[in-house]
Amino acid sequence: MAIRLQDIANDLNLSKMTISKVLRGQTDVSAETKARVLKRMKELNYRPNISARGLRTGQTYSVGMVVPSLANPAVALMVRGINEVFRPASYSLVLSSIEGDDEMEERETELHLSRQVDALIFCPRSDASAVPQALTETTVPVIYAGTAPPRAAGLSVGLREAEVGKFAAEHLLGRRCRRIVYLRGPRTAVADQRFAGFREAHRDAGVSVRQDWIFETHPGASDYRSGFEIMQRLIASRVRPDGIVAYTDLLAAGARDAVIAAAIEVPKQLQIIGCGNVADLCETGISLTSIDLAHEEIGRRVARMTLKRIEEKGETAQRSVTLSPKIVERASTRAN
Amino acid sequence: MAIRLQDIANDLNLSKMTISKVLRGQTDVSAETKARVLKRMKELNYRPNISARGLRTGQTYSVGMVVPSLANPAVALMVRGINEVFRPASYSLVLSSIEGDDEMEERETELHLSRQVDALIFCPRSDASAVPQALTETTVPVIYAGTAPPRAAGLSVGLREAEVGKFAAEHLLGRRCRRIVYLRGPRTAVADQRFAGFREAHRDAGVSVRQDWIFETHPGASDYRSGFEIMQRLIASRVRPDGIVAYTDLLAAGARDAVIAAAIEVPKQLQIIGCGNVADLCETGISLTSIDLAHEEIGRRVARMTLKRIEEKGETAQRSVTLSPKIVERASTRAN
DNA sequence: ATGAAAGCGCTAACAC
DNA sequence: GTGTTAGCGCTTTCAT
Repeated sequence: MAIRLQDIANDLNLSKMTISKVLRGQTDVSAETKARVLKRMKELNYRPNISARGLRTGQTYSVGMVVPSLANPAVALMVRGINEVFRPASYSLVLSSIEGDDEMEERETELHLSRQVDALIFCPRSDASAVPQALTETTVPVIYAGTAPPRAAGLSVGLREAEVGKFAAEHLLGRRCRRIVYLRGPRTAVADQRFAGFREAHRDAGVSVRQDWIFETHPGASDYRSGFEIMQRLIASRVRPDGIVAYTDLLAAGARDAVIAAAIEVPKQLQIIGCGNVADLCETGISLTSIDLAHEEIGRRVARMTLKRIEEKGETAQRSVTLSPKIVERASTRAN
Repeated sequence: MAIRLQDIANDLNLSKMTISKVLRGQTDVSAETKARVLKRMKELNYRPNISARGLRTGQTYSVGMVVPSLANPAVALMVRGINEVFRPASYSLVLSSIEGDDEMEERETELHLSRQVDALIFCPRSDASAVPQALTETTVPVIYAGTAPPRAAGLSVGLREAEVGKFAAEHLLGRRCRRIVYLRGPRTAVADQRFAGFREAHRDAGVSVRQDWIFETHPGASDYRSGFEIMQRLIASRVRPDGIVAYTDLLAAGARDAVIAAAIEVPKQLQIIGCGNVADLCETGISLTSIDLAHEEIGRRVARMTLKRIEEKGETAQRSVTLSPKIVERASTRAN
């Protein structure tokens, strides 16, 4: 078995209490003793048993996180932001990826609670309608990341989704676009909010939105192909938009390639703005202006909120937060 | 605080031993008692404390994993494969993402050991030269995933890297390419092995490799731009290759776009094969034939190996495994 | 079929 | 500055 406090105590003819104190950096130990203990710990390659400590103190210094899919770059960024804050605080993140399996959401949540996590970060799918029941019954702090839960029961850090559509439209309207196609993505709450922002920007600018230039995409289907085909059809029917706002970068890329294939110049005759700011994708071809969804910053905020929440224990004075998206300009829209 | 075994025992006027037996599915409990206990557990929303159990049994049913970066789609796939196997076995994966910080490798590894993981899965960076010291000193089983460690000290599941270059070259050579450009990527051990496979295929086919058609890429630089610029320069100098093998899909995409911009037809006049099989990317434009690096399968194998290794405890009869990559045909190479 | 006692490795609260 | 005692929630072992 592994080395224990007791082993070191025996070696040094001390009580394990003294060793424990050194381990935790208490000050009421003589410098000399401390040095001896530290030295022996190194030699023996001692590693404290966190389960045992957790059992005793009621804290595990681990936080659970449930995400829809690790393959999602947005999630990867959020996780990076969280770790950035947790690491210096010596907290670890225990990740569960749901991979689209609804039922697993419930199971994994319970598993985390069994593991005595100090808090739980929950990242709802964008089409989620309910949260696992276990979340509503636990006394462990729960923080929602990305999207606020339908029934905003707890703390959350989210994005001002409406601004995504708004900023995108404003960007194009400010660059003289007047005939903007909107590839609005799926029928989800998030997409609806972004669309509302898109309309708002038009209203503010006194430009009307054409209902027949709003295109939904279908789950399952490839976004690139969808974007390509929608624009191909549109151009074939002699319609000449001067701007495209897309729900994803992949949609934007597909749309861009169809537009270019029709010998329409980007950004001169038509400007395009995507969403998500996926680096690899945005930098292909005529690089895509896109909207950064602030995932990493959301992660950092979530982490800070989580740590505070753990410290407080009881009621919290904290409030949910929403962040603004940011436009990242590239070649598919004009300099100004 | 949370509900404990003792609380249920008190409620039901039983000893906590009986409750524990029910919890673990022991058979020496009367059906009636069992039903009562189960019912009460549900009502109270009881969740066993895994730390306490782990302390007693020495098993935590959690496995640590250290990866270079979660943003890497290859890693995400491996994790998915691992979870697929772990889930039904009730094991959880505790992930640490290093994000390029060398020193963190050591710290996170130690942290995992402190957490009493039952095993540790280590996924070395492709340019790694050494593994954390903690790994060499521990008695916890360590399994390497993706690339075998430089000093193959333990069990690993890897890819036959040479076959990546070999299959790619064979694919093009079998489709009548005779003048193949190789975008070989960085100067790493993995890239070297793939290149060796590329040469081997040429040797077998009796076709010579042109030294001045081998291009390195530089870390930091965008692969898309690199691929684009290399091919642009090559074509400008009147060179006319009939095939391209690229170290990444992004390189392949850049090369493809440069080739097309020069009015060379893909795949008619020039065929391209990428590597990584990143779905989003391969399906843009003239879709890219690519090499699937079997990450998900590697994950599954790693997971099975890990579980077996945990079971055995002592010496193992298991051996390291390498898997073959697989070509995924798309539009950038000819049907045959 | 049920239960009592002991202890996993650690730390809080106290002596000394 | 150092040590003693007790106990976190669970399971192992052995009685009953």
